[in-house]
Amino acid sequence: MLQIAEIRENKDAFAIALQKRNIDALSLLESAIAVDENRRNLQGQLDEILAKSNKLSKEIGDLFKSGKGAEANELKSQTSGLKESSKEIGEQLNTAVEELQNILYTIPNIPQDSVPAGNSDEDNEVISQHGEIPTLHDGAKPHWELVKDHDIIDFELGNKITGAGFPVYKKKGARLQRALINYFLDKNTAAGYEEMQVPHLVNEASGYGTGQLPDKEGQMYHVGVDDLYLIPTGEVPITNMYRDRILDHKDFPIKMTGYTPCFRREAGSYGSDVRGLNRLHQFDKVEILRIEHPENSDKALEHMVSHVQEILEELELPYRILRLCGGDLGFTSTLTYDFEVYSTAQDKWLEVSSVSNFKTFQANRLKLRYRTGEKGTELAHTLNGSSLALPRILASILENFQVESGIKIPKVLIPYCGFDMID
RNA sequence: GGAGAAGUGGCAGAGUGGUCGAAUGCACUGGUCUUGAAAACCAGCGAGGGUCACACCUCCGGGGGUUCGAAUCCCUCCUUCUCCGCCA
Repeated sequence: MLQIAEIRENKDAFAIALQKRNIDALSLLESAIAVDENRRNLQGQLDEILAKSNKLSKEIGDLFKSGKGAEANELKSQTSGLKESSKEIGEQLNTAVEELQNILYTIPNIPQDSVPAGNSDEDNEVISQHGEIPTLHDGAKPHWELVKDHDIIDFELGNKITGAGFPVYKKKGARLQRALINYFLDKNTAAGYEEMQVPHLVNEASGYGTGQLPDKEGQMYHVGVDDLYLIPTGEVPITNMYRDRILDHKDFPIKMTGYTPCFRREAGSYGSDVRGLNRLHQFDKVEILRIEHPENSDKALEHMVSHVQEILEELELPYRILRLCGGDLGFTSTLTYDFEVYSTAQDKWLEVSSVSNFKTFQANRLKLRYRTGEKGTELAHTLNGSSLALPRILASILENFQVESGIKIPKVLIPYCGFDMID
């Protein structure tokens, strides 16, 4: 959520920057400012009334104490009018506050200067490409056939137990998945991220804190009886650990990592995009997350990018890095780098990681601040990224490492797997 | 799930209707002293709104109510603790 004070000062610049998202936000920004002006006006009126009635109350108390009951009762009669108008204006104020909140909820974060304009993923900017795309033998298969041949992932069984999008990982498939999780966590820990195990269900306040609510509630599974949401990403519980916190500037940087399953309803897509492991309702992900001093967040984002890069290098997967264009940029992000791994058998790039700097957008909702050197507090910056998402990594390992006799295991994973071949 | 108790500033902990945004201690920040540190002493030290700056307003788990006036009384929800039950 943007801060109204910032909007007031940067209205035009914000509107221009938001054009990169293909939205004309000027009128929204202006109405936010107008509502806020009304809000401040009402607040001023209310404060004045409350000040008066506070003063009267004090006088009444003093009069009672000195035994002047009659005079006190006389003053009492004066308070009833104040009470009424404070109630009335208080209600108007609440309405204005709510109205402002609702407007602010609809305004996405301001893209950074480096974010290219664009409408869709086709306008994302390819920054670099790495690794070699392997030449596969004749008869190479997409992963959904490979997993069947080797009986390592069973989609039908998942259908039976739960429904589409909830696969069962079997035998070496399960082991490979666990190996990847452990490998990712070890890499992240070695890079200074502290490992956390967090709840997989969150309450409403947490959903608001990281921005899934109020807009995207349809994308989360909701447990009605207890009013809890299954997490769509580990970002939600991990970031919300710091909701309502005031940090010391010495606390920076805060670096955390965690493995969680992720649950997404993701209705409305079809075709090869959702084939096999490409899109699931439940999948596993290891997340990295940082809370930074505003001065450091740009640098921190670059560090995260090179960290993810290092992992993909070690996995020997061909990948490329994209800078998302305004049209593809997530609602809460100012700048996002996507990592895509090439799936040779599907002949397409698969997104496996997304690394973002949210600046103060989440912190504002979270009330995550730090004490500045002088008096006062400022909002911290939050960042996060996948390091990494499992299913598509798994898919691309299966596809890119397939040979006629089976599927090889990337060297770095062999100690974690305990085998070097799926055959 | 049943019975009881409690939720106050970073922490501990006073405060049961007015002068309380809140004693005191610890922690923290600045200063004096010291070769330096510790100790001691002095001062400062919650957050939000508002203002050029003050003033002023709000916040004592959340929400609502009683009252001229609520941290203090009432209702409700949440959380924690103790005991009992159930249980991986």
